[in-house]
Amino acid sequence: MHTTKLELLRGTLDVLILKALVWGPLHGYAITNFIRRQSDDALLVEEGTLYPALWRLENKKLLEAEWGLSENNRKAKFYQLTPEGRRRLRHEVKVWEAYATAVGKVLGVTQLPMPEEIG
Amino acid sequence: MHTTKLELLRGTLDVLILKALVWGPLHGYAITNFIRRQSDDALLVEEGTLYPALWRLENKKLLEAEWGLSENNRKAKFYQLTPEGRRRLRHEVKVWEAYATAVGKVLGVTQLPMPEEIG
DNA sequence: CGGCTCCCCTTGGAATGCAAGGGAAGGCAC
DNA sequence: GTGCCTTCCCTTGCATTCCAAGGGGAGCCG
Repeated sequence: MHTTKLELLRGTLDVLILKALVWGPLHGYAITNFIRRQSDDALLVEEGTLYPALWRLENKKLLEAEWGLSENNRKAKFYQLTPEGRRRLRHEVKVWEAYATAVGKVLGVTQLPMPEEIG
Repeated sequence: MHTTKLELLRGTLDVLILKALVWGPLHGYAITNFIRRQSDDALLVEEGTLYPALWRLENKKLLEAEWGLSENNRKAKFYQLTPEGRRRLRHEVKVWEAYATAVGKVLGVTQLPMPEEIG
């Protein structure tokens, strides 16, 4: 099953970014890679989309950023969740599930939560 | 399980409208009701959202409209799928499934297609 | 008649994704 | 060194599309 690239639906990027950071701080480039790999190359976050979104999330106090050095010895800005960001992530995941369920009902598709989530 | 109203994610309305018309022509008001009922009140399409969307879809030749009389004896504009609209519906349903799957992979949620779709 | 429901529409503003640009700096091949 | 690829950050302008908030007409019922 190979993957055509999909346009992002407006309103879903934030939760993807927040999720990318649930395991620890990442820099922007790594966030993109996380989302791409985790979705089996279906979702590609453009840089012109990512950085404004990161700024928005930082501005809303859902993320905090600090400069550091990447694994490749480059200057990079590392983002991490604030406690508020972590709460928001949990909330937004539920909203996504509800939305996907609702659309699924209309379209005739169902989705089930995973048996158990780690972490 | 009670239902909070959800904001529409931009980009998902068209497929919902197309799906509403798969069984036959409906007027705008009935399309809203279909989506609301079918989603168990989770999705409410505002009129200021619906009518421009209908116009867009008609303009793209995915829908055709004609005036008639509603079941309540009111003047109403009935929309129906064109053959192209029907093709597009099938395509957009697949895109939605792919998108929901991809987001699900990132967020840690899976969704399964229904055992068999009627029609 | 008054009020409710049904049914259509428009305008303005807000949000957010994409395309297309620019730039700096590390590492490697030559 | 030079050149090139990759990694990493950012901005601007545009297009799309949703919502809020309005307006209006017409059938039906008390």
